[in-house]
This record gives sequence, C-alpha cells and structure tokens, in this order.
Amino acid sequence: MEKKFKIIFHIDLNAFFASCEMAEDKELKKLPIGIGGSSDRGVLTTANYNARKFGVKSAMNVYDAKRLCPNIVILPVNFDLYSKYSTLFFNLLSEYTDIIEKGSIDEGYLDMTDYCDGRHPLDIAEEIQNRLVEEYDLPVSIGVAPNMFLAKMASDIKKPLGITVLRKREIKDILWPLPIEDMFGIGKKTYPNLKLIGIKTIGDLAEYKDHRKLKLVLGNRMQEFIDKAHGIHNGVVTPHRYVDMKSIGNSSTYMQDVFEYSEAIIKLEKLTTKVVERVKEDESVCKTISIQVRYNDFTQINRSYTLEHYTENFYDIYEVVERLFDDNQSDKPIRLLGVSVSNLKDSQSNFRQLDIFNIPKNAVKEEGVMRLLDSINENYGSTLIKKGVKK
DNA sequence: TCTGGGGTCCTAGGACCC
DNA sequence: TCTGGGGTCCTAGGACCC
Repeated sequence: MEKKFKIIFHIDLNAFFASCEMAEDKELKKLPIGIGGSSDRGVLTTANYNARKFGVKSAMNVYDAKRLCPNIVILPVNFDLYSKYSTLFFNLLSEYTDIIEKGSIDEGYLDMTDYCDGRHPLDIAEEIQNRLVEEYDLPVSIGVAPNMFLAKMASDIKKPLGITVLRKREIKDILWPLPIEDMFGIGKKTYPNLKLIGIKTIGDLAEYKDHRKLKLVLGNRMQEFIDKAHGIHNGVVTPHRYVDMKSIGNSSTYMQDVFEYSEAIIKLEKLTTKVVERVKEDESVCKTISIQVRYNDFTQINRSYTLEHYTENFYDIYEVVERLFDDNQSDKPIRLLGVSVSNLKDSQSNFRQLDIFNIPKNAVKEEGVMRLLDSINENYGSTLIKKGVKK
C-alpha cells in the first residue's frame, strides 16, 4: 500500500501588529512604525518593514529603536484591533479546510491533505496569499510541507509575502544549511550549548554522532530534535488547541522599582481586578492562583495556591494573592508584579456541577444534610450570588 | 542592547491514595 | 511492623514562542 504524504500549510502574518495599523490607516504605510514600548523601560513588540530597514527589530527597546531610526512612529498596542484582524484571517482560512490549528494570534496550521480538490497546493497557497492582501491588506508568508514542523520552518524562509515548499527530498539542501538557532524550539539558552559542542547548523545536529554529549544539552527531548532535523514530525493539526485557554494573567513592569509594601499591595489589587475582568469575559472559573515577583536584580519567584473550589470572585482570588505575597516578603526592590489564574474551566459547567459532584466529603460524613447545605453556601455562596445576578 | 507581556509545555519532587 | 509500585495532583522553576 502506498503511503500518502500529508499536505500541511503554515501561514504566518508578517509584522502582524504593524500590518493591522497600516491596514487601518494607509498613511502609515509610508512611515517607519513600531508597536509597543509605552515607557523608557518598554520594548517594541514589532516594527514594520520600513523601520526594519534601519535595523529595528521586535523586542528592541524604544531607546535603541529611536537611535537607529529617529523618525520612527511609536504606536501603543491596540489588542482589540489585532483580534479583529486575526478573526478575519482565520475566517478566510476556514474557507479552505476544516482542519486549522491556531499557533497564536498571527499564525495557523492548515491540514490540506484532503482539501485540495485536485488543485495544486501551490496554487491554493498563492490564492490565499493574494486574497489576504486584496481583502484585508495583510501580508503573509506560507510554508508548504508534509508535516507541521517543516511547514513552520518553511514559512520562515521567505518574508514578507513568501511561499516556500519544503519536500522531504529537499531537506538536506534547504533545511540543513539553516543556523541551529533558527530551528523552532531552540532558544537562546540551548543555542550556545549546542554551539559549544560543535553544532552550528540543523544539518550538524542531524548528523551528530555523540548522543551521550548531545543528551546533556537537549535532555529528554534529544530524539525529538534529531527527528525534526531529519524532517520527521508526527504532530497532528488539532483544531481548537489554542482556543481553550489554560491560564489568564496580567503583569506589569513599573516605571520605578517598588520599595513599599503598601504600594505593592495596591498594584497587586489592580492586577487582580484586571485578571478577574478577563476571567468573567471569558466565562471561566479558576482554581489555581499564582503571583509573579521580579526583583530589580532580575531574580524572580513564582508562588501559587490551588483552592478546593472553582471561583471567579474577586475577593476569593485577591485573598490568595495577598497571602502569597505576604508569605514571601523580601527586602529587594520590585521591578515587576504579576497575577495569573489557571486550572480554568467553563463557568457554566461549574454551575451545573456544584450540587452534584463538588460537595466536600467531610461535610457529608460528619454532620449530615444541614452541615452540607452550610458548606455549599460557605464555599460557593459568593459565586452563586454572582451567577444569579449576572445578565 | 540594562533586558515587555501574553502565553504554553516540560520536569522534578513531594503528598496522598490505593 | 515494614514495605511495593502506580497514578494523580500540586508546587516551583525553567525554556521557549509570538
């Protein structure tokens, strides 16, 4: 039996935040623009290609960006706008296949294997690219390959507005010469260690003989990376993987370091308020609450606590935030504070489950029905009341 | 280059249950 | 009284990505 190759597209929106701004205001197309960086401590999330010509890059701080490109226009992040364009983008893609996985707000994987209808995949890729420019003024790069990893690597090769096909037989010619730091999954911590043992390109990794040494650098994921370097990846394009959020958080780096306890507490309260708003918007409830504290020496602690019940209630959550902070006091000035919640689930399922599954065992055993009712009120009262009032 | 903010996934140890 | 192995959940930290 002949084994059928899959046809996977990876589609990446080029300089996405900047492209959205230019799509809204065509005048900006003539200018070098950067997005983000509201304070001196801020960095740019992205820059358009006019600014990139000057050497401006994402994650660059505003000071350096202005030094390289004095005329750069810095715009604040407008997440609502980008969400709008992201939805348009994915809606257009969904005309071509039912199997789409969101990689993030600005990239997606398409499994086109059974959706080409006799057309050449390259023609379809071209059509998608042209339509996104014509209909929404959004430039994309597309990688076409037999698996997700290769498609992802391929889409990165020609930017902006590129289409790159990466077939199995082209791996040695196209993939192997790429620098190892460009391999998806290899970051700035692993890359220097790989270089240290003589691996400079993806080809070097594929052909590396001393697996004992390599294991020290890559750990348990060694085989996965070797396979990928050979173009082998069995990942499946999974719709909705990205949609079901695993955590919701807010964090902020302050203009000046925070020295006072009382000041930190006010900031934590503000962060908690934002997080709770988003949890409610998302119609979720959470069980685990975490704080993040980064000191001015850049050391960082994360502390979390898991409640016995799910909640969306500000006071339930803030009480934990404050206790976690109190339990981990330090004299060091604070640069960043963050609050996040995880162990999320749909708030409707929480509501349904309350009286059926989530009754504390000890309440039943020890004191019978009246105690049970009290316990429910105690644990879920605030949530129930909120639910009742809502909408 | 004095270094953001939103996330995900992985690992490893400990507690606890059976 | 001593002791097993598996499974799951929680916590902390680290690496990575956009």
